[in-house]
Amino acid sequence: MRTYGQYCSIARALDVVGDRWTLLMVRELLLQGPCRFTDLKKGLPGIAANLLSARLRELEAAGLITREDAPPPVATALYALSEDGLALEPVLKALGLWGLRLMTTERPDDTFRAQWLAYAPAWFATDADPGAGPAVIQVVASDEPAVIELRDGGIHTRLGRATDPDLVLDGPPRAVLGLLTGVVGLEAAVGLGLSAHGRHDLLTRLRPVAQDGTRARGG
Amino acid sequence: MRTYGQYCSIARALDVVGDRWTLLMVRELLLQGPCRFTDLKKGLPGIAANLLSARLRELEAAGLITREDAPPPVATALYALSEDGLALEPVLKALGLWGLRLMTTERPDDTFRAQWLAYAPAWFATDADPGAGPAVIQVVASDEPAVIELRDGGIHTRLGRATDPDLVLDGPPRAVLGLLTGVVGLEAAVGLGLSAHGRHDLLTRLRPVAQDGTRARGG
DNA sequence: CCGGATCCCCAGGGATACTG
DNA sequence: CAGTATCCCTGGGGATCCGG
Repeated sequence: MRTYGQYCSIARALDVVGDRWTLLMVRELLLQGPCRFTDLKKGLPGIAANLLSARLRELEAAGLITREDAPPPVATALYALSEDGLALEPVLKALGLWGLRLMTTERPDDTFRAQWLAYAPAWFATDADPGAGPAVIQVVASDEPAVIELRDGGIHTRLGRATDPDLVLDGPPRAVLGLLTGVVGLEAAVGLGLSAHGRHDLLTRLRPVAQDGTRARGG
Repeated sequence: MRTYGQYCSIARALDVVGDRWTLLMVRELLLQGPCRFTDLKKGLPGIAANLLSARLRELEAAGLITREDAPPPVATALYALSEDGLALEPVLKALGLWGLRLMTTERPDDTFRAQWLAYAPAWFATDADPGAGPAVIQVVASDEPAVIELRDGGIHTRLGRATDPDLVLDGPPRAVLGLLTGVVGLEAAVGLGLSAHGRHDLLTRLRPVAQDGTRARGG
């Protein structure tokens, strides 16, 4: 383990999670829960198998993840975050919030997974009208479906399809994400290729969290 | 610039700040304010000059830092954080808070700078008795002096020496930091080599922020 | 098909020396 | 003081191969 050799909590944190791919591995385990080797590899397009294997051992030795030889239907190893690993969520939240400012530039070759979109409304928005009844938004970006549920004053997301959504958003990731995080309005999102069917008013319930340098949409 | 090639705000953030030394450069600029090349190099023991030079250019191109050819008394270039760079403070706070759990293990060869200690009480503690009068704590760790000021309900720190401190803490960084962040009590800190002169009661005003997996000291 | 291990190659980064 | 230039080495990308 290469170290900065500094008695500073930031440097020591980076000694453990500062290597390439490490924080993205934590991201996948946070978003997907316990994962098989192949699940992780699918969620980390571009990673070399040997690197993933070595990193898993390092992170297990560092106490960030646990490896269990899983129950019969799966019959393979499952990797999960330990308590210390779960405690990295605020780091990923802060990084992801800061990184939103970089999401407007187009990079056509970027890969995309639904779980990368799903965390945005749960982490970076609040329900502006928590007293209103529960509602369900179906999101489809690049054929990857996800569901946003507003209930109990909170915002929850999961992968997959809803049975009877109140609002359906379909379009390229840039349009969907921009709309959900408030960096673009509905008309601009439509201009980016978004289609919205159902209760458009639900969009006003998604109030972006304050962020420096980004104009928040009014609720 | 090596990229992960993922349309995910965390991945895009790491595209910009995920390289080695980058976040520590931001740390120095956050803690020290505008810096000359040499100031940065001193605050980043172990960095190669060519790497620092190249990284400064990259970060300037990315819009994280600005470079000014400074006024006459200095007559050299000054590097400072831009608005986007300052917005990384929550990321460093989250990393530093998580990394506190790694600060109890001893690594004798680690280097140390006072500014790495100074951010801890300001970021990771609150004043448990904001109504009480202002107070000044002089901290000396490994001959590096810093000042902690409690006033207006907040905690502020700066490098250097105070004229008439209410409490003086002197000892190795592990003892001082452990005491200030609440991971060790006063007696344990004394056992680690700390000496405390003055109003010991001021220590109870430093209430550590909640953190998973770390026992907080009662206030 | 899953879960890796092995090998080769290249770029990012470390150490040192040198220059305006 | 503020970098630049050079050399070298290791970490990581890519492909292939192997055991269960």
